[in-house]
Amino acid sequence: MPVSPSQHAAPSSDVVAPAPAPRRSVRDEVEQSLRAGLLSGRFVPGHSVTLRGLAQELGVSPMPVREAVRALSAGNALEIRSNGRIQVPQMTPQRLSEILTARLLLEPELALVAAENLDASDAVELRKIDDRVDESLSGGDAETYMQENFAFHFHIYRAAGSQVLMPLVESLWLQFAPFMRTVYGRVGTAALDDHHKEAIDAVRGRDARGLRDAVAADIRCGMELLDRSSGEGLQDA
Amino acid sequence: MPVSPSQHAAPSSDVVAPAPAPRRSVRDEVEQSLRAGLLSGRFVPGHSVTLRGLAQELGVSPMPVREAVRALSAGNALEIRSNGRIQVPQMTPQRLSEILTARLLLEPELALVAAENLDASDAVELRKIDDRVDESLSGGDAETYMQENFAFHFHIYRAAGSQVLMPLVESLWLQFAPFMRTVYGRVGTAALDDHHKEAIDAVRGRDARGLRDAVAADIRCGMELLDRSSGEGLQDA
DNA sequence: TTCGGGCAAATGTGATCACAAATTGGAGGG
DNA sequence: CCCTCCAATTTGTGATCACATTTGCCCGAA
Repeated sequence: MPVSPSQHAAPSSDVVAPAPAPRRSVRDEVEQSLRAGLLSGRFVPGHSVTLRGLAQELGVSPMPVREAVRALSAGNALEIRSNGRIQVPQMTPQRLSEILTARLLLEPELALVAAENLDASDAVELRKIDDRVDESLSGGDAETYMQENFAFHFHIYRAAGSQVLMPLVESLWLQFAPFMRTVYGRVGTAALDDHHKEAIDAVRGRDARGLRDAVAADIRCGMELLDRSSGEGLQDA
Repeated sequence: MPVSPSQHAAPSSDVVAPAPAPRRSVRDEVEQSLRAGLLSGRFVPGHSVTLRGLAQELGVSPMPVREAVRALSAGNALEIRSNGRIQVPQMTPQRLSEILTARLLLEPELALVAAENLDASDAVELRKIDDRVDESLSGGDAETYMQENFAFHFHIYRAAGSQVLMPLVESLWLQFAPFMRTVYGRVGTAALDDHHKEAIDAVRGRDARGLRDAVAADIRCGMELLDRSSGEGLQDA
């Protein structure tokens, strides 16, 4: 709660810190917070959020939240209805199908490029992430699972060094993640059969094609899971 | 210049109109204006814009401009540098290559889907648009050319009815359009050899594969043009 | 109990203000 | 003639206010 009527929010930590931060604006922090919330599934499709609500929750003024929400909604990660209200977009069978089509077009290709820049040390890192994925899978912790699964895929994709494809793929993840979370809530995380092991092997063996196919298989697997439980979690209303 | 210290901007037209408008906010108008400026090439890569400058130019307060700029920058259509300044992103050979790769992955597929929903009347409409394309091509009017070329492609893509792929493709166009404009300024618009005629024929004959291939060829053609003049217009600084 | 009607609270939107950081411009010294 | 430094201006950022619209809720009539 800001007390001073003027001034720049003046958080307590930023003043004493040696400022190693390259200059984080409040807006960026809010946006990252929202992205994380979307990607981990804390935001349910159809759930409506408010500017002032988010602002109070994050301890900032509505202003940075406005810009962050605007940025997210530009990528269809949030929806601004005709009456102006903000909500996490509902999922429809058609939209889900389109998202998975787009993922299948972009992500395997991105993995193919990334393979050139991945080495054994990345395989080790991926292995560690995948361990946490499996742990949260067996533990039924859907939220952690989604975070680690995201970390796994994007550790690969990031290696491609693409400043164009990467944001597109991120946009897709932001769109389907909230729905994904509700699906896991219904069918449980045990039904998951990702192809992470094959991907790790491909990275270790520097097999670009293999990595691409593993990613494609992983996406197709998620597609089947969603198809199987299609119609249940869709259109919550 | 708004005179009243309060109130909602109060445009002159909206009050007397029978309100057929579904509720256009000032921010959306600003965003559309910026999109149009980007797509038609009025914004040069590297050119820096200011919030207050755009606001004054459009006759609104800096506020709606802020949100519009934020939305565009979320899709890499505008760049917000570390010092906060806003500018049209520079083009690099790598970035250009990535954009064209992404276009080649998405647009032909989008056209393939769209073909199902396109009929003879669309072929007529596309023909009319393509006439204007040719006209502006021979006339050397690069700005009109870019607008009409955009209209041509997106008349096709829109028919796919995809709410997911479409924004991704739009994002790509917003990214390369400003650079494209500078290329045409150098090599002239005469060097263009689009494959619009083949696309129109494919639409008329309801040949989905043919339409997909025509779109792919069109993109590849632009790729070659850009490759040929590569290194000249890049990194203007 | 159910269905309207109307009032109060909440919400997005646009404008304006204050401030810090950065840019710019020119004056002064080498 | 060129470089350096300082001040004035510009610019993005965050906060706050005012307003129109909408949502939510309670009360009263059928």
